[in-house]
Amino acid sequence: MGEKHRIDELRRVARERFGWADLAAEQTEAMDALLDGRDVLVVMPTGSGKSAIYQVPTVMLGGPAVVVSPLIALQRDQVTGLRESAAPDAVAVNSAQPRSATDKGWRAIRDGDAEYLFLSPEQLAKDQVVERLRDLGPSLFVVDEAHCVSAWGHDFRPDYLNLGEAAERLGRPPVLALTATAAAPVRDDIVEHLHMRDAHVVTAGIDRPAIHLSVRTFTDDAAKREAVSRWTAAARAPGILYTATRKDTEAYAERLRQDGVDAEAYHAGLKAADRRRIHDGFMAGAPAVVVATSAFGMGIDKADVRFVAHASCPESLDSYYQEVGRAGRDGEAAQAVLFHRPEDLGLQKFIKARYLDADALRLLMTTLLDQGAPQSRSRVAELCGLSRRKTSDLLNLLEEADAVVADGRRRAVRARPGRTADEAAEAAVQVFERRQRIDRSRIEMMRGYAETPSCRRQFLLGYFGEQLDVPCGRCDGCDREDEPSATGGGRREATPPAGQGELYEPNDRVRHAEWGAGTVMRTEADRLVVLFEQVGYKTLSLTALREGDLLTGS
DNA sequence: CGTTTCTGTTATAAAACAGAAACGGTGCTTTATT
Repeated sequence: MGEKHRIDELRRVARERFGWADLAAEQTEAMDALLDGRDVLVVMPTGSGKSAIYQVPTVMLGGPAVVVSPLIALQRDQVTGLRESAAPDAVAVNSAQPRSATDKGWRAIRDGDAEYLFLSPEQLAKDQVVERLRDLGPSLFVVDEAHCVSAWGHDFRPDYLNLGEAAERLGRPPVLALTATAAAPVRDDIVEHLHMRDAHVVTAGIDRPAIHLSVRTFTDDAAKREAVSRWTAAARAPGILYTATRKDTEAYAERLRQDGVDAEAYHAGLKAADRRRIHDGFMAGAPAVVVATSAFGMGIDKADVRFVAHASCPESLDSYYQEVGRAGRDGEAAQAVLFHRPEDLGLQKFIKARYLDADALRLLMTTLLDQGAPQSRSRVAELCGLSRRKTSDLLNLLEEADAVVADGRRRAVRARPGRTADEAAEAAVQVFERRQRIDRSRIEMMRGYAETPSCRRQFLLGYFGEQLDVPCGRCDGCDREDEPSATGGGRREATPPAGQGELYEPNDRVRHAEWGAGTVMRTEADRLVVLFEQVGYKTLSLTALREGDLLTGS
């Protein structure tokens, strides 16, 4: 089939089965690559039709698509959406539905009555599930909200790191990863842990020009709280106020209600029924304001959210932009305000700081070396007397350190020979410490955004690898520049003035004497931000940079 | 890392202070008990 033919065919299926009048160039590009059998990573804003990218090709490939989705609520929405359309049906496999519904789902997929099967990464950790899928011969392996691989896989939901292995065990169809935002290290994590081969990357511009960005800085906690409450009470609803703790969601919601705002607190500690009530209510228009932890958001596709405010910094710009992106999806003006107090970052540092049990790591490695033959993960846990959870976390580290490999069709692991247990454990400690350094540097980038005196959008997009050549004119940094009296000068130069900054450009590969290899993320007149592979983000002052410290082209 | 809450001390006792301790986010799944 010629390329033109194939794209016409994609358009026809999109029109006739899904009712979509047309497909965007990015969509057909990604679909075309999938039909060529390639792995594809798609980074596109929510609402730009990411789901279509697997839904349409599945019809043409004829086999079922396995879709990994992080939340059961999300799976439910997708299944309902597909059932209500003329498109092929979908089913979900999870623990929240009766056994009979799951059995019925498997049958529907087997008999060809449904073409999409939604499940969580935890389901794919079960041999039985993987074997059933393998027998069905899936045509695509899709990971929705793929940034979760990076955001959650390393600690919170370790099964995210084993999805690449799962894809191989069920026959290794083309792998498609979908996400709205992914900075360079997040993309690398996705490609690595999904075992993507020569991934074709498709990106649509991630800028959301209708959202005005601003930051208000405080030194006093009480003053900040007062300002957050007042601003939120006066802001045009509907909107979301994000806080760092559950307790704060309650405190702010209470205060806002006293001020006559229809506000509700939302966090993962609420009963499921309350969560659903608030979630559905917000979608329908009441409450007008939800005060929430990061638990609120995924699956909220509400077009008219007018503001997203943050009562303190989240742990990374990745999370921040993910949350901000829930505003203004209708393209109308919206506000993103961050209430910043440097001390707040301490909480994020605490949350990200984790303890590593090096003794357990050595014990695990010694055991695996003694065994020789591959062992299932649960057997390893038993032999070492460690919890399955801890074992799984440590094995993931050892795998990343190339000390342990997954072996065969069952979920077994074995030690890679050639290194002592101590050496292997030390390598895993290095992997852990590298990740800690990168996590801390991500927090520092969040600080960098909050404290930048210039265009916020340039900073933000630069972080995600998109260069904005001129200041955006829709952030507080640019607003200040528009008031000549404020700084006594005119508008800032659109591009850095001639100088050392010109020596480096975004995406240049560089090498630093102390920090090793890295990539230039962003350049300014007197400094540049480099993402180093081993130590994360660093801001380098060009004047302080001694000759020979940083070499281009490593 | 920073804030809040608890505990102990203090030449009467009550209030006030110092220092210690606790706490802080995200979801899946499985299994035992009402």
